[in-house]
Amino acid sequence: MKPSLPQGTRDFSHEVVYKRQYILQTIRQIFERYGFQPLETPAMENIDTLMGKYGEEGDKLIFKILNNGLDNPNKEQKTREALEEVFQGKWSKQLTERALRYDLTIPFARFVAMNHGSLVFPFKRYQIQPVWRADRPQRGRYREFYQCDCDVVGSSSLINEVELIHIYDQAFTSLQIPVSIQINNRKILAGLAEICGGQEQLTDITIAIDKLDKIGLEKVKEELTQRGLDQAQIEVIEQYLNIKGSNNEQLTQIEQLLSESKQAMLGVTELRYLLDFAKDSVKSVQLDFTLARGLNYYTGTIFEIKASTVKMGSIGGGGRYDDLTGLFGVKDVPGVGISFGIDRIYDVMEELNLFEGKLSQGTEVLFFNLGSYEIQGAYPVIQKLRQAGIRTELYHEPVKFDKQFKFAEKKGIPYIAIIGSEEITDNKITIKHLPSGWQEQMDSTNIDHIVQALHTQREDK
RNA sequence: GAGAGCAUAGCUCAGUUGGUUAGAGCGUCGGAUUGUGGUUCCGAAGGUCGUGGGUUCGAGACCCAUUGUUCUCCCCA
Repeated sequence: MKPSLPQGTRDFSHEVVYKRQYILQTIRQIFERYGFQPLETPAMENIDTLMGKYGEEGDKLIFKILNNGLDNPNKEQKTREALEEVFQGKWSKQLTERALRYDLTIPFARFVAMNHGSLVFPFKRYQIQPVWRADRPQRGRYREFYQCDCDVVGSSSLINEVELIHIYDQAFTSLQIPVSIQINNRKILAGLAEICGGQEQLTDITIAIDKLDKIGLEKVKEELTQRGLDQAQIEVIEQYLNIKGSNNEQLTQIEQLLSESKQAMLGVTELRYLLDFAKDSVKSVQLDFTLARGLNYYTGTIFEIKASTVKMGSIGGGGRYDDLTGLFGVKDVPGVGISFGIDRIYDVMEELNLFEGKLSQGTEVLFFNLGSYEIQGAYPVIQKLRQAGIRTELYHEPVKFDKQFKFAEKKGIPYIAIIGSEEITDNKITIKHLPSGWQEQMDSTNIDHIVQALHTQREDK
């Protein structure tokens, strides 16, 4: 058979894995520095846990796992009936009881709901795992991709938002990606909706204005009309969208425009607190009232990260949610969280050439294989180098030097080592640096000296 | 869910209005070269032209279907 991958999935070669690990390790370290602890949840969840949490579209994009034993003749009648239900648009547990996780937030909420009795609140967890979506793959979109989340639950304090802003800032500073951290508050959007026809318009309004930078003001107004808003309401929204200036200027303007809404004013107060707190330490925080974010469970602060110098969708996002675990019967567990879009961060860094010199490398030294007697002499040296932390490989069979050199060249191994019969008698080792041509015979018992030679910077020829 | 493009050697791609035996570069393998590679030179292997039908004296090329893949919209990370 011809081997192939399922649509929208990828193999990662060693170069890519090194780079991805570099990103993940950088972020993980920062999470831990702020007191977040890791959590892992299963790839699959009970289907009830996931269904209905991501909207109608989301349900369609969940990968469902077929039950085993459907071919059992004793259950044939039931199975056929269940299949009929599928044509009615319903998924029966008779056919599927499990599904692949669609994001990390709902499984986390499930975990908190199950364990809230034994957790210490506020509970701070980070989670880095793949998720699966039956979406149609396209540029920057896959059916299997990683999410990298950190959330605090059990605290309404805005200091959590402050911490998350600093995590974002440190992560992207550390990765050397220039970004703007865009920030808004759902209460302001809710206030806008309140003034323009009521809460039930909130979703319609947010979906439309979120598209501002993509489709422009005129198209947004068209969409608002289509969604049933009248002229006066659209006018207010237009004023809202036209707010510009520094963070402080924008806050002043929004206060005037939405002064009627208590909710909006609360949002302004929260934003002012955050911006004030961050204004000296984090330069890249940018107020953006058009930021809406799709997920409906957000209730307060919302974040989104955009790379400033690369054209790419958002590379991170998050926000506050007041009642996530309510879905699982546990009330009053407010939370706030952020997420890093690893796959897109990778693309941005690749484009900006930010990986150079930062990666854990492959093999540092290749021992030539000159025959079984010579290998036995060389092997103790190989093991000592490995104990000393040198990434060391031995060529797998005694073939002519030409081949062994070319192997080292192709794998990008900088040093080769030769221990032949002469060297064995004299306790010597010949080390050669391929890029420069530097070569020296040294004492094979003096491991420190060898390690030192391997760590010396050398100019290429 | 809606729409568009692409599919020829391991990879990147040529292939004329339909015309003999389908090509190139890179890579792979062997040799020049049995303890010092990279360059160079010589040689070789490698193809159901995605699959199935159709039109034609003749199809890699045209038509239909199908599968895969890429991209756009919707939505999202």
